Amino acid sequence: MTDNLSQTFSALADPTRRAMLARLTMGEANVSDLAKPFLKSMSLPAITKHLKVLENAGLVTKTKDAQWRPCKLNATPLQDAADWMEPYRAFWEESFDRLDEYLKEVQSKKNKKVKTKEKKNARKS
Amino acid sequence: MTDNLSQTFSALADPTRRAMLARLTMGEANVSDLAKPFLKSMSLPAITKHLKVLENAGLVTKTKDAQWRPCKLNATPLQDAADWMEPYRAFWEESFDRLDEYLKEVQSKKNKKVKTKEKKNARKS
DNA sequence: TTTATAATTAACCAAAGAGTTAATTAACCG
DNA sequence: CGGTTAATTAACTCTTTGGTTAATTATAAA
Repeated sequence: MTDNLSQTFSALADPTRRAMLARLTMGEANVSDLAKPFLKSMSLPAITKHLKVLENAGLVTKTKDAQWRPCKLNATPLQDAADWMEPYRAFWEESFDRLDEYLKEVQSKKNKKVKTKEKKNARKS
Repeated sequence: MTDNLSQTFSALADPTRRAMLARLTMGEANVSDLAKPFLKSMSLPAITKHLKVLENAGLVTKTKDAQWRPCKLNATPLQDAADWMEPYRAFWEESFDRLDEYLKEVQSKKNKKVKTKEKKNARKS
């Protein structure tokens, strides 16, 4: 798992870490700021570790201000991840198209049935 | 790690598995086809396990044809991953812009220096 | 100079991940 | 039937991951 891309994906494979990144899109934050939403469910050292994973992946840079450690988002590794995914877009869009076609198809069948029902009802009344 | 997105990112966090997905963009392949490029460096059961990870993440669907197991790419989980990343695009593009600006800046300084040197050389000769 | 706050480090544990070899299943083919 | 091919399962090992509590460092503030 030594390569950068693997490290990036691995860092993203945890909801706590993704939430921390999301928080950092709103601006710099100290460790305790980042920890706050999670302190009910996990300890501060756990957060420190998650942060370390993000730092090692190059997704977060930590600086120093007195006893605080302001953290900043660095999204550049995500670009490589997005670039890797890009060629697959054609595949997921293709399957969306097929779903779309299918939905249109069943929709048109439904319409035909409705029309048939209308005829029946017309006969009934 | 129970959520889908985590499972997807986790599945992508391995170069062998990413290579297997890449191979599947070229069309269906049996387990041994997928294994071939790796058999020098790992065993077949290892491949079976990697494939299982991809299946569990919904990225590959395996069918049955006699003793073969044709595998097919299913890229739809990648869409969720790409959707998650999308809001971060602004951030990595922004840092690219800053790099771009910086490069233009040093480039223009370099030009000035070159011009200065030319003047010096002119004086010299 | 003590005390409080912010954060990290150390030491430990349990579960998951990534690999191995050996055995097993399942289908085909002569 | 007996052998071969394709793939999986079992059982095991080793490392990594994600968490804990307790101790420690470093700075600010009273």
